[in-house]
Amino acid sequence: MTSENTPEAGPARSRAQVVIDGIRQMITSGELVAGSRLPVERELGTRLGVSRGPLREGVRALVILGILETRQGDGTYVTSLEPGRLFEPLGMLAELQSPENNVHLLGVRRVLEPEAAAHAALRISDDDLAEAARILDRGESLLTDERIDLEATIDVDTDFHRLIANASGNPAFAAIIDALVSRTARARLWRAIHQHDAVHSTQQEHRAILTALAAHDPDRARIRMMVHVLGVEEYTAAHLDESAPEIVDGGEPGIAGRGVAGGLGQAQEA
Amino acid sequence: MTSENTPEAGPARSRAQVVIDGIRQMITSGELVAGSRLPVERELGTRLGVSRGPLREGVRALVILGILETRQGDGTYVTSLEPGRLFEPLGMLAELQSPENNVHLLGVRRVLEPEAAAHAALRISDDDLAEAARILDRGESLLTDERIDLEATIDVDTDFHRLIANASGNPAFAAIIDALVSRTARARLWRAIHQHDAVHSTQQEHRAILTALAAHDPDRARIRMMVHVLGVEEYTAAHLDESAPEIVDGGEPGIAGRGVAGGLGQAQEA
DNA sequence: CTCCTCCAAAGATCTGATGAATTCACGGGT
DNA sequence: ACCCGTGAATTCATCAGATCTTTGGAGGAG
Repeated sequence: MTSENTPEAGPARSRAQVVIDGIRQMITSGELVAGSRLPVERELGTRLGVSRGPLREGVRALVILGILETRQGDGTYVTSLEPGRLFEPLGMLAELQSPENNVHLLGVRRVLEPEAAAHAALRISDDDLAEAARILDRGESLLTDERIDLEATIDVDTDFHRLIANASGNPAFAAIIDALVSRTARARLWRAIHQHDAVHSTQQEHRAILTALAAHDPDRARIRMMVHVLGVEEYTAAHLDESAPEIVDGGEPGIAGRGVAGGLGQAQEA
Repeated sequence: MTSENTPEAGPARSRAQVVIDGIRQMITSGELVAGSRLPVERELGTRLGVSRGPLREGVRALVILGILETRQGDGTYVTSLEPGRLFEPLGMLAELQSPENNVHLLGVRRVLEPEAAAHAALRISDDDLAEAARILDRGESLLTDERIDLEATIDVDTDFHRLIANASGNPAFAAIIDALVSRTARARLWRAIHQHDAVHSTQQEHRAILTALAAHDPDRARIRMMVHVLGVEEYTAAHLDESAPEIVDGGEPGIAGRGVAGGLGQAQEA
């Protein structure tokens, strides 16, 4: 059904869309592989039957999507097509989501991040563990200040989560989590503003996650991460209620968690 | 007013990128909301300091991303910005993934789909249950034929998974799963080709999932879906080894450093 | 009041020209 | 023989003007 092949479909598709479909087909057909160089603008436009204007529009769109890469004075090339590259625009898309959908994005995080942590526990390197420890040390040094640097705190949190996502060994995991983490950066910022203690408890949750990772214990890492993300999710949902009275849905909290008992200690939120 | 305020950054950002950032900022700042109409091309170009060429390139890119929508003779508008709309290009991105990354995408499915099934079990409507049953009936009618219609079988599978994803009530879940399902359509096609029995077993797994959904039992739905996706994953991984022995890529298999702003030495794996 | 026709507005496309950045070869110097 | 600076050629980036197509609404005919 997704295969829309109407040879004589005329004005329905814009010329730029023709360009996008054409280049995409060149890639899927194997004519263009990762790193291949595309024909010059003039020639490519002639081949696809479009002028340089729409051609450039289509190429530009593919550049934004991370599929193509143009280098002035050199040419246009196909990117590595790696997940980390292709899912990059997903961050911008998540950024534009309306606040009501934030709970939905957090729902995805709540599922993906614990699994990423479990994977990371099995395969994380000593270097990454040391790096994670450094990140958390940086975060704790911020707590000593009387006036907490929110920007730096968010950076610490983002770096920590990204490190774990990358250590999971699944680029798709890492890319999606990466996009969602940057989206919720603002939510966590509010959390820090409204509730200073949250900074400390978050730091403790991070420490617990790191401990589980260092022990290479996937179950513990999963649970720790689960509790951590759940805390963020609940906080966001709660504060969304008071800032936006017209809540659409409010996710059902009735889902039990993956066969593991949730009653682990350290859940000190609210 | 002038968004061009990086005197020393210079040509790092193309004019089209300026347009994209400018429009995105208009949306995040609240100047443009869902359904808003953008200024006309000339005016918008003047405001952003770019000509109509790059302006159209940037607008086109945002159209592809599902953020804007242009109607000839009318104007350019901001879309609804719903997750289902914004994550639409994700399908095309997943489609371009190299086969080696297929296992990674399936890893995401293995995590997301069981959770989506659990959610769906709690909130699926009777109409959707009936629709799901109709889909599976359609699939079983295909099995009676001596010559199995692979195309129709794939459609059945796709429709079934999409229905469950949508019934989960989480648009983000549905959008991501939707993209991944369409990607793996080909893998399932091969499965059907190489192993005819897989069609029957898949159908049986689908039935088991539907039964759990009808019982509104999230745990059973989760487990049934988990087994189902795991089967696809294992099959794909096994056949990937024998169909593509040589890895295309020449670069490091590790995750390359992503463009994180803070230059705090990320994990460098050699 | 309804329907049809016509026109202005706005995006879509084409064409030509100019600027900017990169690459590569050439030639001179060491 | 090797290294390095310089310039032309190539290619993308941008700008500007003109024309076509589609849309939506105004205004008149029935």
